[in-house]
Amino acid sequence: MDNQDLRKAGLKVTLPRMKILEILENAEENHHTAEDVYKLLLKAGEEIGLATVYRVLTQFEAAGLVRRHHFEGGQAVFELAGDGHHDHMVSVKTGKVVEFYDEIIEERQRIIAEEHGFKMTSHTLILYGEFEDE
Amino acid sequence: MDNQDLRKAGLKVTLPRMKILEILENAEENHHTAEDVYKLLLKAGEEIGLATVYRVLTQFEAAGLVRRHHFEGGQAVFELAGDGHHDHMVSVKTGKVVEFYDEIIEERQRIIAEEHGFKMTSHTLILYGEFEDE
DNA sequence: ATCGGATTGAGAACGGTTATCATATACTTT
DNA sequence: AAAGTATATGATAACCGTTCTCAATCCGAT
Repeated sequence: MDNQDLRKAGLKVTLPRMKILEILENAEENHHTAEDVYKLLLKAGEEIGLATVYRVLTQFEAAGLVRRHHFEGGQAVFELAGDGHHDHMVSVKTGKVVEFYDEIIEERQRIIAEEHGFKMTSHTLILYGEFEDE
Repeated sequence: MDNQDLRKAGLKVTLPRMKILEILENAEENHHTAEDVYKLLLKAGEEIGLATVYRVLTQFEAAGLVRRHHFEGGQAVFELAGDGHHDHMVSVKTGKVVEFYDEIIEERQRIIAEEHGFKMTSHTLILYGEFEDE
């Protein structure tokens, strides 16, 4: 993920955009709120405004570099868009997020949509609960 | 669904609470935003404040009478809690909502959760797209 | 290096929801 | 049936996450 990806997306290569990409790539966690990213930038010594963080994340999403999810709790979370869709398991206790993918579920969704004359364009499956080791 | 249900839930039987229950039971659609409910109340000649609508819906949710869902679009939607869980198919074009239930998906979710040492307490599956006849 | 359009930062504005608080209402006790 | 007491209500302010506004700044083609 580098400057070329930004250019391909029709985005100028600016310092905020590069730094935000960097944060997303190097962070311990995969899922971040906009505020998280903002704070990580501050911690890294970058004075980038929260509005810019929101703007850039939205642009990245439009460019397919990032995905946005709405877990419970009000704040949207963002993750780098690797290739391929996946679903999420979220701890209501710690906020920990684990990704998973199940072809059987995906298949059933397609069948159910079809049965209802529904052209599915996206879907979101989130399991809430807690991990046994936390 | 009557006054006894309210009393059982530890809620006084008040006019706003009765009217809101009535609206939810008799409306054409199953899924309503708080604002929807508020407007339906006005249309029915009831002068009930929006704050009260939010409060009552939240109390109903806590009492298990109502379920709250977060579809895309920012506003929460509420539905009477019939017995049994179900998932949703939402038209991104018209907002139309169709409910479905698939035991295979439910089963897979349980298995996946278990494989990850995850105690699942709830889950939400939403398909977005559009119905072919709209 | 210069120019012009895109981007940024600060803060105001926004939309949905919740909190505040004085008044009104249900239920209990007489 | 009336009074007492705690709870519920309504209007509006506050809140929180996010988006908008706009002057100042930056990117990159020339």
